[in-house]
Amino acid sequence: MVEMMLLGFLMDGAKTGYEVKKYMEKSTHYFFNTGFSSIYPKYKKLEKEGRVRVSQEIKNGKLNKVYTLTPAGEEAFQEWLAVTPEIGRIRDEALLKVFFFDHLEEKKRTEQLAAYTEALRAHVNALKAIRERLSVHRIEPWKMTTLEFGIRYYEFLNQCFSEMA
Amino acid sequence: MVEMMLLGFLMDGAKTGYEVKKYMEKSTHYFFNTGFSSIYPKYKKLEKEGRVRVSQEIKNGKLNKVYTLTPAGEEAFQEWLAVTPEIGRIRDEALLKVFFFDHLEEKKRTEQLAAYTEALRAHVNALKAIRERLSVHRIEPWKMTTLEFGIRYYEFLNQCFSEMA
DNA sequence: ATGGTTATATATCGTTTTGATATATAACCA
DNA sequence: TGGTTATATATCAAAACGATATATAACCAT
Repeated sequence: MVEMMLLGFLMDGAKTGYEVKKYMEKSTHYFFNTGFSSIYPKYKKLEKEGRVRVSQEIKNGKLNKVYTLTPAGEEAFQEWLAVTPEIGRIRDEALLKVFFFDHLEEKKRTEQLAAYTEALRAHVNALKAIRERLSVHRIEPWKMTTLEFGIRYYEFLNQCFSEMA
Repeated sequence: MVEMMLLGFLMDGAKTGYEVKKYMEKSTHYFFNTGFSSIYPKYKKLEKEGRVRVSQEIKNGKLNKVYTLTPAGEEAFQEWLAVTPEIGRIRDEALLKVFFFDHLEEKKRTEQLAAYTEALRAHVNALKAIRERLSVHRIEPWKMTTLEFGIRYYEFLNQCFSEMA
């Protein structure tokens, strides 16, 4: 899945691994993220499979590796994109702790829920700040949709965990 | 984190690896799950660390490995449980596809969203059926809370993705 | 101008997690 | 008696993640 994401990031032009990471950091990082330890080996693998072309180019003042999508790569990406996704597992540590809350004394439970919901509130505000910054630039509509979703999502978590207290 | 879950499952009594898996399957599987490939090696590791005691006992008619929580193991679990969790990443493939939806033709987008929300609807119904079954037995309150959360969560997803169409 | 910090860039290592698969016995049913 | 399902343990390879090393360029302050 990380592979498909890495192909997708090349859809609007060739990039260095570092640029991909930077782009990820300010767009998908709150719902999907990957480190350099995946990026470079994955692009190497994708090159071997003919889905990406690597060229040494002078970009940003230095001679760097620039990754370009090949027609085969674009096809693979489009194919993945068109398939209806499976329903994913929630996989949230906070919820796992709630599952075991019968083993935690009430005072600590209340404290933890208070601290957690407060962190969620701050997180929502951070995402809203990003939205304000982006609303100035014209951003691709569906990319904005994921940001809106992120805000609603963490607001939803905040509400649910608040109600548990 | 899987480790702490495996300790937690022993809090209400000793179990075989298989029993832990079965328990997980009908309680946490929709928000947290692990395979045998994690369970057995992890318990082996936890035994080496003195957090779990392994004994060969006749359970369910056969001589099986039964895992028991040691005082050190319970302490480690309690310590983990008391720490306020970090906010987790959403990490949802469906949302990643939405992020790239500008590259997918409208017809396919609409079809995909329809198919996905329909799957979510079915998923919610499955969870509601589990809730009905469980409401007969008296289940620990916080375990029920996670199930209620699951239902609300997938209903929320359904609503969000429906509105995208 | 030289020293320190930040940004750019690539790479590797070890650990964790996941998915698939192999194996064997006991229990149940036809 | 044979076939299927449930119980049970184990291993392997692949995927993903976290931490960390390294080096140059750019920027800023003294």
